[in-house]
Amino acid sequence: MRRAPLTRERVLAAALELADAGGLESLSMRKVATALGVEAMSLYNHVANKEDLVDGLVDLVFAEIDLPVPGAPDWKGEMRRRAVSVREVLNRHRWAVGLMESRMRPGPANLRSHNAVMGCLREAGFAFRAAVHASSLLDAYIYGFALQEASLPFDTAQDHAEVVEAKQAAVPDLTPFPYLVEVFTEMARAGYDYATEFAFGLDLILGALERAQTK
Amino acid sequence: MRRAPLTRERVLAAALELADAGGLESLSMRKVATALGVEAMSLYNHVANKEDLVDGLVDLVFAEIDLPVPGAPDWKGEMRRRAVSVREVLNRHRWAVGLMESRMRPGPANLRSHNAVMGCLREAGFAFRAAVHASSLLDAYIYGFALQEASLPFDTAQDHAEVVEAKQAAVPDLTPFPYLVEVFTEMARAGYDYATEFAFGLDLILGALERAQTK
DNA sequence: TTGACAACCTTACGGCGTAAGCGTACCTTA
DNA sequence: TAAGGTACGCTTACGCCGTAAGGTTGTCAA
Repeated sequence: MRRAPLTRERVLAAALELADAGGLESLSMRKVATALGVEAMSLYNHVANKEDLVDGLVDLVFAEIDLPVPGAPDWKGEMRRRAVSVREVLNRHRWAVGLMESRMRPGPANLRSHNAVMGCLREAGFAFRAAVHASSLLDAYIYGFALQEASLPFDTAQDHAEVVEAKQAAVPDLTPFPYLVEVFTEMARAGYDYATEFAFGLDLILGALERAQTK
Repeated sequence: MRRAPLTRERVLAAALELADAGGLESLSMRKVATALGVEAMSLYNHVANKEDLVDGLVDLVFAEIDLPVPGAPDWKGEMRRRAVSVREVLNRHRWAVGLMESRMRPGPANLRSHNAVMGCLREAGFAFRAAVHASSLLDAYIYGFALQEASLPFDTAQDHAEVVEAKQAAVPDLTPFPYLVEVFTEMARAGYDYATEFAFGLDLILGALERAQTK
């Protein structure tokens, strides 16, 4: 009667679906088991514990990232494409933002990703330390931006104006903060395009890195 | 016999100490209560629930940040000082990194902080949209950098080399990733100075923002 | 003196991760 | 074919968690 035997892959797939739907806090061993028509303790035949399960999830997320190609002629284009991909992936898996760089046991996709980034920069002529600087700076920006995006209330992410208004409504008196008043009114009026905002910062950083390299 | 009456401030102070010591996952209502010589349910006379308590903690963290002064002559200096302060504060309170921008009920220190940043940029001559760009970019970098720092295992943060070696030991075969080999060996050899790394990216961003403004 | 209210308490519920160990179905090897 | 091992799903149980419900006690106003 059991459709398919339980495997690590099936466990991870069910857990990924749960995490995407309700965030990390709604991911429990019991719920994953229920989704698979199985008891919680059965999962432990395929993952060591919850941390191992999360390690597996994070590597699935890494595997979705579009990698830069070391040696490609246009390193800025490669890094931009990869950065945009990371933002997209982390938007699909918001719960993952804080976990990507915290794994003590990096999975294969994780290693492949960091290797490709360093490779692309080194082959583009960056000295070792400069490549470390560049990848650290880029990743900080990308993860920081994704963090801010992921911090919005889960469902209403596309409607920034609503969130702004809700936040404003929770504040008793805004008159001591004139510059914030401007932000609130302007955001509610003209909205806020995350993709454009992300691209602005990304291109500014890539341009500055290029200038710093060829200087 | 009870030394002092329980207050919201005393509850928050005890919770802050617990969170700093053991991270968010070691912060429970029962432990906070025990630390105060009180039962868990007594806390609910002073905080609405755990989320309200965390909201209070985050605002305490915001209050520790050194604010930029709107109208000061050297806006880059102001923003740099504030950025360095944010990094220091988030290093003292690593658990807070992912929570700073996710509060649906921003506290007074939170509002004051964002108001000061926008004010400093607007008074320095940034147009409204440019100021939003700049503060978004800077915060993304700062939080992203803090996130990477906070993601290290809790105690050994000062000894980067150890962490790198432990991570490397958890990987079976590194030969498919030549650029990572370089990173691992070089990091173990020469170490990694987070403060320097942070300053590099920060100055690069501030310089690029200045160029974009006066262009 | 009375009665309201605030602050702290006990008890209890449903959920969590996971340690310990049971039953069974299959595979190997003699 | 029989024996024994192993893999895999199961039940039970423990000590945590947040918090709803409601009891007790001390203080202060009328």
